[in-house]
Amino acid sequence: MPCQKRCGSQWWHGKVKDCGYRITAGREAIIDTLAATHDHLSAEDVYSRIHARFPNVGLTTIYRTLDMLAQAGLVSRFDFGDGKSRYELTQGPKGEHHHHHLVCTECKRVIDYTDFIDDELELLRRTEKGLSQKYNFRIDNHMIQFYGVCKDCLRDQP
Amino acid sequence: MPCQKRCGSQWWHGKVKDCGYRITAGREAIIDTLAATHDHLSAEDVYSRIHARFPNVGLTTIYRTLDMLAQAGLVSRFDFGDGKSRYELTQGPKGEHHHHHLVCTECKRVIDYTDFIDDELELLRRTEKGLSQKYNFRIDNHMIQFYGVCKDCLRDQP
DNA sequence: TCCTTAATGGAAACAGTTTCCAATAATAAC
DNA sequence: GTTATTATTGGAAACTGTTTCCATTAAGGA
Ligand SMILES: [Mn+2]
Ligand SMILES: [Mn+2]
Ligand SMILES: [Zn+2]
Ligand SMILES: [Zn+2]
Repeated sequence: MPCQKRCGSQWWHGKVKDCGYRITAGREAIIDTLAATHDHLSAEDVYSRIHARFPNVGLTTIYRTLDMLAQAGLVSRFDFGDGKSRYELTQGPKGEHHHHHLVCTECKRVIDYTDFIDDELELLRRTEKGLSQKYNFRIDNHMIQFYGVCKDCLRDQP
Repeated sequence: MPCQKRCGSQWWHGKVKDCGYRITAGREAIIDTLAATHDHLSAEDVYSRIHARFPNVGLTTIYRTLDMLAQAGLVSRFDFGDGKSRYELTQGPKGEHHHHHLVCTECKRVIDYTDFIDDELELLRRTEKGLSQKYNFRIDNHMIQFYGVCKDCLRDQP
């Protein structure tokens, strides 16, 4: 399918082109889908949300593209313990705030939180500096997740 | 196989029994294997390390047991991005220190670190308290990982 | 020792992801 | 605009880590 409709979401074109990648209708659709939600979508999730409007974007392309976007840093990949990779935009079109996750080990629900994020980031910065010096390790990224039982699951089981 | 040889590692028997589980030769072998290393073993890794001495412990049992031990909190499961779950003892026989991880996204090597761990744990405690109150979420556990490029991979590629 | 029932191994099924390749479309060169 | 180059593509099939199934075995309490 020719790339006719560029739904106006061009904020990410630069980054993708800089990495030597081309702009295609499929990539457009995938990024739009991720930008339209705060959910943590699996590849299948993305596929089914796109498929109605773009029946000719295959699941393989979704996997390839998510991989490539993660490589480029535009998308973050997570494992919340339900057997599939889950993805979200690293940074939305409006530069939303970086956040961490609260994962319910019962129902697998995930809560984004930004509370205490300033303290956390401040500590992380210090830690990163120390670690990268001590281990000669270039740190690009970090992940913090808390695991436990969510409000609803707590109620359901004493 | 009858459970004849209890290589002296009984420190974990209590916890397993308390959860209503039985002590078996397979479980013995699996915990011994995890206790004998600081590596982050996959199920296959455990299997191949055990198989020479216990040819009659099947891979299925390894999966089941690791799962059960993770449930019981004796073992921690990690995803370092190489497509398989990796396991380590949450706490060794001598009560070793809790630690976090530095993951190389190039070669997938993992470094355990305990530097700054006190500051980290102190912040985590505060954060956990705040989060559990705000979201009515019982927090059991946390995970911190830093991602980047290790010393060796940095040298290999400008 | 016997009995109940959890635990087991191996084969087969499963599910998420990757590979393969011929066809197509995005960009660069003109 | 046209053409040439080369990345990207969809779909089928392969792959791989993990789970399920079920008949057999053995742990632990009586
Ligand atoms: Mn999130
Ligand atoms: Mn470790
Ligand atoms: Zn829950
Ligand atoms: Zn490395």
